Parts: sequence; C-alpha cells; structure tokens
Amino acid sequence: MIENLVIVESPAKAKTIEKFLGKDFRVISSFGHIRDLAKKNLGIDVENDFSPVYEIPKEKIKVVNELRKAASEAKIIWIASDEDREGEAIAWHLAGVLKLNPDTPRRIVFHEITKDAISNAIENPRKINMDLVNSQQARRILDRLVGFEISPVLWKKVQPSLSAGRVQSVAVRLIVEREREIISFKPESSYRVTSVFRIDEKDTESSIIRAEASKRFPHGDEAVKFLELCSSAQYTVGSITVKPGTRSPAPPFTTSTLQQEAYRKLGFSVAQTMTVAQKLYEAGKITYMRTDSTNLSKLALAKSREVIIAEYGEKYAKTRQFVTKSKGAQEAHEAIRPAYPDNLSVQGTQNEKKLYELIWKRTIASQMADAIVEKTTIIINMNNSSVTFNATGEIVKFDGFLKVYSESSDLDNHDEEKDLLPPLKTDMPLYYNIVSAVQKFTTPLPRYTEASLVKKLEELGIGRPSTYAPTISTIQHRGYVSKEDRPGEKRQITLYTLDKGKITSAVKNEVAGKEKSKLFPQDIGMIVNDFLIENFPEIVDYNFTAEVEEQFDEIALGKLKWTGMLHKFYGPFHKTIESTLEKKNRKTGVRVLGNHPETGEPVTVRMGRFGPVAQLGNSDDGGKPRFASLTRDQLIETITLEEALRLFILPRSLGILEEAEIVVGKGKFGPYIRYQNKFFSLKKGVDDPYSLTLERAVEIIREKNENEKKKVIKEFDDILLLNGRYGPYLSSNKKNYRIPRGTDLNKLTKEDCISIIEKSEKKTK
DNA sequence: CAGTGAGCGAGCTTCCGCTTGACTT
Repeated sequence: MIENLVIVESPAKAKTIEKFLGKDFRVISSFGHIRDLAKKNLGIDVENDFSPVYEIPKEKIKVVNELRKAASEAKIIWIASDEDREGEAIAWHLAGVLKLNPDTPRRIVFHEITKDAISNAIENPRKINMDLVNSQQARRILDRLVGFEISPVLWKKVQPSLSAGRVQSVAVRLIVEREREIISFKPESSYRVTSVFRIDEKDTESSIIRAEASKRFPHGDEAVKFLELCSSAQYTVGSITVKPGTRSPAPPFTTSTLQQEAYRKLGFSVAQTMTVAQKLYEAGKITYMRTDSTNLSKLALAKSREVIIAEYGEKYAKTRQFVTKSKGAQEAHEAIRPAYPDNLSVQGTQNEKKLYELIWKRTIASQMADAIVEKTTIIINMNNSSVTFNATGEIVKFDGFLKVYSESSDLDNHDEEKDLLPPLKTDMPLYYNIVSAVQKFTTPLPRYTEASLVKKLEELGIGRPSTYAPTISTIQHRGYVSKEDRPGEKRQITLYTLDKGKITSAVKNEVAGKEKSKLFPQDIGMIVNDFLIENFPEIVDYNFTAEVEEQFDEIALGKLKWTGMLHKFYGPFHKTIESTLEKKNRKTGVRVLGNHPETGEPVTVRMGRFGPVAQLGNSDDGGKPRFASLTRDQLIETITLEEALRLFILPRSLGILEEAEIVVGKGKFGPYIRYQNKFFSLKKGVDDPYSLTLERAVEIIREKNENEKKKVIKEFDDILLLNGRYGPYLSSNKKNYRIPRGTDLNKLTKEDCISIIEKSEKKTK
C-alpha cells in the first residue's frame, strides 16, 4: 500500500514530478483522455437532453486497467490533470472510472514543476469544477454533432468517405478562397526607378548611395521620359533625417510560432516539428510542446538571466514576461523553452540539435535587451522635377537581443537592403552613376504554407495546439488540399538604363508564380467547400468557433446551461441537415465548357467516380461519350475548352511495328509508349507525347529493350540476377531481394541465391 | 504501376482534443 497516488496527463511529466516527491508518492499518467463518446453511431442521445454515451476506447483499456490497479493500491488519489477545460474533463472521467467520491476534494493543479509548487498544490486540493466539465462536454458534443451529421450528407450528395468539421472545413475554406483570389488576380506593372549616386563629380568609385525614386511610372515611355530628365538633372541632398528607434524580441515559442519558425528557418513541416519536439520533451530537454502560452516560469526567467549575463554581459539582460494574445488561449502550460537554459546545445539527431538551438535562442533572446537602431532617411532633390530620390540606411547602435536571434518573416522582402550611408550634408551636390527603370509586376497574396495556415487558424481562434498538425494532415488525407511545388511561368520584363547620358533598353525573363511546398486546393476540396457554404454557412463562418467559444466560457462560469446551449444550436442545425438531404441534388461541380469545334459534341468537366474528368459527347442520343482524366495541375474551375480538348488527343496510335500497334499516352506516372503490352516511359523535357513520331518511338523501344538485355547478369531458372539502379539484386516470382554486401557476383551459385531469398523472407515475417 | 466513367446494393466512411506508441517504409 502506497500513501499517495498522483495522476497526470503525460508520462514524461509523471517522471519529472515523481523525482520531486518523496517515497510516499507514486505518480502515473492517464495518457490524455481515457473516455470518449461512443465510436459507433452518434454517441449522443439527442432526445434525452443530449445525454452522452461515453466509452473507454479499445486502445485505452490497458491504461485504464493500470490506473485502476494503482488506485486500489493507494490510500489517497490526487488528480493533477492540466488546468483547462479538457484537463477538468479528464479529471471528471478519471473520478468516474476510478469510482472516487465526488465530494472529496482530490483535484490539484500545478503551475510550475517545482517542489514548492507541488507541495503547495497538495495542500490546497479542490473538488472537480462541474461547470468547466460541462463546457467541455458542450464542446465535445457540438463537434460530434457537426462532424457526424454533416459528413453523411456529403457521402450522399458529393462522394463517400468525405468529412466536414468545425475546424477542418474552415481550414479548407481559407485555402480555397485564397486560391480564388489568386485565380482572379490581374497583375499590373509599373516601372520602379532606382539610382546609384556618388558624392564626387569625377571619381565614380567615390562613396555611393542607393536610392529609389518617390514615384513609379505606369508605362515604359513615361519611365524613359523621366530618365531623360535624370540625365540632365542636377542633384542635391534635400534633407537628412535621423531617427533613433528600438526593436524588441519576439515572445518565447508557443506551438504555433514554433511551427512557423521551424518551417521558415529549418524547413520543417508542421508534423516534423512536432515529432522532433516530442523527442526533445521526452528526453527532458524542453518543456511541453503543445501550448498556447508565452509565459515563462520564475525559475526559467532567473536561469535565463544568469545565462545571458554569463554569456553576453549584464547590459544584455532584460527580464520580460509576455502576455499571451492568441484568441481562446487556455494557458495550461508554459511557453516552449529549454528545460535547462544553461544547456546551450543537446546531444541527439541533427534535427533535434537544430530545433533545440532554435528554442534556446528564442527563449534567451526574449529575455534580452532591446536593440537600439538609428534609421537615416535621405531625400535627394532634382532641379528639373518634383520627383525625389529616397535613400534609407540603418545602423545598429546596440545589438541587444539581435546578437542571438531575429524572427523571420513570411514575406520575402529583399527590397529593404539597409546600407550604410556615407557622411552627407544638406544641399551637397550628388552625381548619378547609373539610373535604371525596371518593370515590376504586382503579386497576389501568397498561397498558404502548412505553417502560415496554422498561424491563420490560431488568429481566428480555431483549433488547439494539439490539433494543428493533425488537422493539416487530415485535409490533405481527404484530398481537399495538396502540398505541392509549381515551376511558375516565364514572363518578360523591360528595363531601361541611363548610363553616362545614354538610355538603353533591354528585355529580360523572370519567373513568376514559382511555388514550393504550398497548399493548393483540389477539385473535391472546392466542391465540398462550396457545398458547405451553400448549405451550412454559419458552420463554416470564420467567426463560428469564436461565437461558440464565448458560450463555452459562459458555461464554464456557470452563467449558461450546457444542454440549453446545445438545444439552441441543434434545433435549426438539424433542420438544415434534413432539408439539405431532402431537397438538394448531387453536387459534381460540373462545368459546360462548350462544343467540339468540328463534331459539335458538348464538352463538360466534373467530379467523376475516380476524380475530376472531362467528357466529350453524351449518351442521350445513343452515342458513346469519351472520358479523360484531368491532369494534376488542372482544376475543374479554371480549365479551358482548348485544354480539355487536348486531353482527348491521347492515347493515340503511332502506327504498326512487326504487326503490333505502338500507342503513346499519358498515365499516372507521366507520358509513355505502349507496345506489345510493355510500357516505355518518355523522358521529361526530351520527348513530347503530342508530337512524338513513329521513328522516335521505335528508337525508344529498341534502346530500352537493349538495356533490358544488359540488365540480366545471370539466370538460374526462375531466379534472375539483375543490374538495377542501386546495384545488382535478385528477382524471383516478381519479388526483389537485396544481395549482402561483399558478395562475389562471379562465384554466386543457385544455392547461394536460394539461401539469400530464404533469409530475406524470414526477416520480413 | 500506365485504368477506370453501366447499375445495384450491403456495409463502411465521419468530428475535435488530450496523450503516446505500434505499425510500415
């Protein structure tokens, strides 16, 4: 029999806490929630005041049995789940499952993991707060109602296995709407004029100043006219303004800001960041990684200060406490920080080291002094134009926190190059070295990355630290959005240069719209999004979560009854479900593109059984329509008639070789030639399936067949020793086997091969 | 691996938020 049993949510936390408590205490973990709404059906008795049907999920039975056993062996049980809505619900479920007397105060909370904080908590236990529990039940039940009533409507009206939810559907909406803004965006161009000035009339190498004209010119001829003025102008320094300023460090990491910075600085995906952080947490190297708080414990503040003074000196230290500003934050944890700030680095994988270093720098920087900067703005006048040239320069007078860390931005602003300016005086003459007018196009808002989507969701108060990564994987999994690269398109820009009184023009290529790891909506995502906006506008409204959260807060304060809140929501909601099921037609996103220019057959695109499909002709008048899948980068919404018609060109027959047909087509894995039931891939950028000739096809087939012959090194009945991309390997019964290192291929016998295959088969079993 | 788009119907899919492994490549 042990005196005290403390139950927390996380096993890593249990381990840490146990160290602080004496031998009278045993600390174990519930691994999060232990009960949930029944997996099958709705799990809610709607008719009976939304009475929930809770069950212990299969994968939790083992933990619960261990908890029960530990509970039976302890005299006093303390429930120390997190101090927020979900934590209170976990406590309540634990009390229920472990059959604890609800009137005995057994609920404790820690704000910090220190001996004092823990013993203080145990001296001040309380009862479970049922208002808080009820607000969690309302949250849980509302999410189940939304998800489990709308999803089946999608199965009937759009496609099977689709899903909708309070969080995921808004995430998809953001991406779809951003894409539509980009689709309808019309880039406009103007000429941006920049100049390099010098201070000496003769010496072109003398101190130089880069400046930009205060005006942009919409057309080339206007830019040229201005350059002509520049050619004959006399320049003087009009004004010099020096403004002192400061810059402050960003707050310590929350889950969301960690995901953003790890993406920007380290190129990690959101899921990758969480996996690496979990490892660091389990090893006791950082604090908990799922948090919305920017708060640092007193201990962390003091330790960081010590480290800063030791590493950089007293004047670099400035203790700060940041206020958490994100909507709906529940602040059950600290910010993400090094568990021991005096550990400047850690052992582990490269990624663990990099992420730790990032967390360390951000935490330490947050406790450092402001940087002091001096920003100088110079205005250069022309004697023959009211247009001025402006130059800015920034000098860091004191680096402060910048010594350690500066936050990255989502917008890649290379424009703001901050040069050091030479010493200047008002009215001083200046001379141009070169003036150039470059055509610049406006760009639409950028597509979301995983990390910038998380940032947006957090701003809207939608989702929680524990769900950002899973939500992003769900919407990709359902096929609503996809993370992709795009090569962009070349476009031409004109530039004019004034050099030694002469104006020349040139045309250059630039690539516009190049994308890397961005979230693109897929057709099914757009169709589902439009269906939801049409039928359930209030659910996918950006403010829906914020509005229900307000009500959950009122329930938590005991001002609102949770069942009443649900009744008010569910009444109209369920009516909409029923009327949508009854009245609305199937939604396929069909678009009529026009008619085939020769045959007059109608061309349509829509979502088919196997994805987006173009259809040529229809079956009404006995005709047999032709179908063709859209390519990955085409959308039902934007495909043109010409593009759709092109889809029907392939597969096409090139001719006959030795009594067999050669067909060229485009498949899942790129363009191919099919001949005698064998496939030959076309090389990207070399051969084009639309213009491929019979001669070239025959060449490709010959080449590949010859390579195939070279591939076979040895042959033992049904076992082949082949030369592959990664070296020699064995092939038998359509399965491949690796050859152990150091094997002499010349001496390899059939028996050796059989033994290699048998060993490999055993391993996989 | 490189396709599919006739129609019927049984049985399944699905939410968000708390926590980690148990899986496979």
